[in-house]
Amino acid sequence: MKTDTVFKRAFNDAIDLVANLRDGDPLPSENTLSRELGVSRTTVRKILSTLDHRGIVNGSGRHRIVRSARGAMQRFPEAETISMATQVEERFMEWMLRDNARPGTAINELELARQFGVATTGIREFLNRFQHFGLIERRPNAGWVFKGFTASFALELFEIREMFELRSARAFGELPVSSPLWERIEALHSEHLLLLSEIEVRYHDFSELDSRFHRLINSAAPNRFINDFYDIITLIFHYHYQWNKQDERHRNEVAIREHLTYIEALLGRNPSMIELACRAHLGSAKETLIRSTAGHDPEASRPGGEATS
Amino acid sequence: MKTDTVFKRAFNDAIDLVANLRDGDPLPSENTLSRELGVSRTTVRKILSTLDHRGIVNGSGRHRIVRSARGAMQRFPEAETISMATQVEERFMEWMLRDNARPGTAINELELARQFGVATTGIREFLNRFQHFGLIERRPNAGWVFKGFTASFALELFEIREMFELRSARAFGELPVSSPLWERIEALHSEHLLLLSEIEVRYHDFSELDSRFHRLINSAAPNRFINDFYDIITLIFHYHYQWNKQDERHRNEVAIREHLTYIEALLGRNPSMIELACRAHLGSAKETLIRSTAGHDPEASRPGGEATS
DNA sequence: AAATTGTTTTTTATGGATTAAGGTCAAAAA
DNA sequence: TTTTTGACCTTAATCCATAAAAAACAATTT
Repeated sequence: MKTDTVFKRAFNDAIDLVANLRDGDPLPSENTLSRELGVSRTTVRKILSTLDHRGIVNGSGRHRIVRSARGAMQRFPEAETISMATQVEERFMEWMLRDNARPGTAINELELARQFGVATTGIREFLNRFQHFGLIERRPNAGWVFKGFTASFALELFEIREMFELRSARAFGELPVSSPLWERIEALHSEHLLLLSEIEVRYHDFSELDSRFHRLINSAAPNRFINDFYDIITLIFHYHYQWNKQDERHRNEVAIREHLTYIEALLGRNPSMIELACRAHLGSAKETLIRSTAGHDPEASRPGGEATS
Repeated sequence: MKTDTVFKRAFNDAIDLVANLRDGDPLPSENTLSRELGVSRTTVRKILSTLDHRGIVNGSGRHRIVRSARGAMQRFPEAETISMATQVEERFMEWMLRDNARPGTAINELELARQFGVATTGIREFLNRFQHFGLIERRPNAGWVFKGFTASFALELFEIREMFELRSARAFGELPVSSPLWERIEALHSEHLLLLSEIEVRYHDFSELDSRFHRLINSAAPNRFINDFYDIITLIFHYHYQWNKQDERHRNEVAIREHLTYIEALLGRNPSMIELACRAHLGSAKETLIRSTAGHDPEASRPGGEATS
């Protein structure tokens, strides 16, 4: 059966929305709610009916108002708002990056399904989509193999990333002055400065800023394959840094400074400066990732294979 | 239920194998057959048992021989040897490239499933894998949209292809003389010459040669993401040219000559020659693809948008 | 007329069952 | 001892069913 995570998430959002209304206020129309909550009217109606049952709103049809004696406004637990597909993704990434999944490990659909508490269909669907991230391989009629989150994965990933980013950065530098992207990158520049000034407390926010920055650069000359590739990077970094917190503050501070140099190079429209700043930034991002694969990668842990700093 | 296409294909292969034996000859061992037919021993045993029932082999266990009065040796029809997944792929590509599927068309899992005579699961699985080919887009909870086999698809595809191929070609040119790839490319050179001399009758064989050639180049500096991307190209070209035969002989002849120049540049280890030949070849391949998208792409068919030759 | 709600129809997300194919282990033969 | 076969166990490919969510259509209300 389909899960009702869409409803539950939207219901929680609706609770927040109602919380901002005063007693007796009329509710927005179903269409408006549909738009604001990002779900279909069908789901909105289910939410309204639930709000009614729970004594949060009164009336029906066009005459729905926030009840004066509102009920408890109990939200659904976060866990119930996560779709099966997302859960599978999270659990799989955890298994892969956090547990020490060794290169060559066979991936068993049935076992994962049991372990994750979902049907095999869900696992298959995930694996099929995940296949092109370069970390697993299908053996027809015989399951999947985990290729390993290894140094060579990081190297190959960054080789492509560098090619793509250099190309986009160059294109960015050649944008006409009239392009709206210039404003947007200046705004990002300020955001970087702001974050840097509050780095001690807000260093977690860098990850999201990083993603926005690189996507902005890519948008200078859109290419669906590059965007698609950037999804891989985003996913890997998202999960990877979620579980790899050592030195996070320092790492992010360095990256912010690199971004600033990079942004300034872009604003200066100087091709060779752009290339330099871009390479420098990607180079250190690569270093970080490679270092972190060491724990996973038997090859990389030979003596002398890893720098200490 | 799982289809038995693996068995049927392997059975047909086994028939060919037995056809080469004389009456009374002993059959190879199960393990040998398993290796030669590319299936598990379980499937081999099913084949042997079927051969037995059909009166093609005699005896059991270790004492199986080809029967002197062999039965009819009837093969399974080709169609029954194609797995569901492959069928879905073929039918979908046909729908997309041959029928005039318009950009923006909604893709309906249920309808495709009915149309192709498979369960929706099969469609979903295909769409999930196919997603990263850049031709369809998922709308969560609301199906898929066909983005169109358009000129911009071709342009974006070739932008990446060029980046990747130039990089691999450069790497190829820098390979040490001791590399075994030099022999292989010389062999390919001869194959090209041979095909060119028989072009009138064998021009269909170019497609496969083309794929092998470009994969060889990529293998100079392997990168999983590049290989993965090349799968897209292979698939697109495979199906595209399967249904777009106009001018095929001439097109292929031109491409072979371009390949020859390209190969000679590689053999000459001259970076600028390599780059030149590579660009020239990809440029004309791009032209061909773009021209052929015109029929699909409403944008591209404006007057003046298309050259006549 | 345009927006809103009520009703019905489609379609996707997910679980579950079934059979083909793969894999394992030990007995038998070479 | 290594192959080969026999018997059995697991797993992947595939179909099907059902509830949630979306979409389409009709009936109201402003």
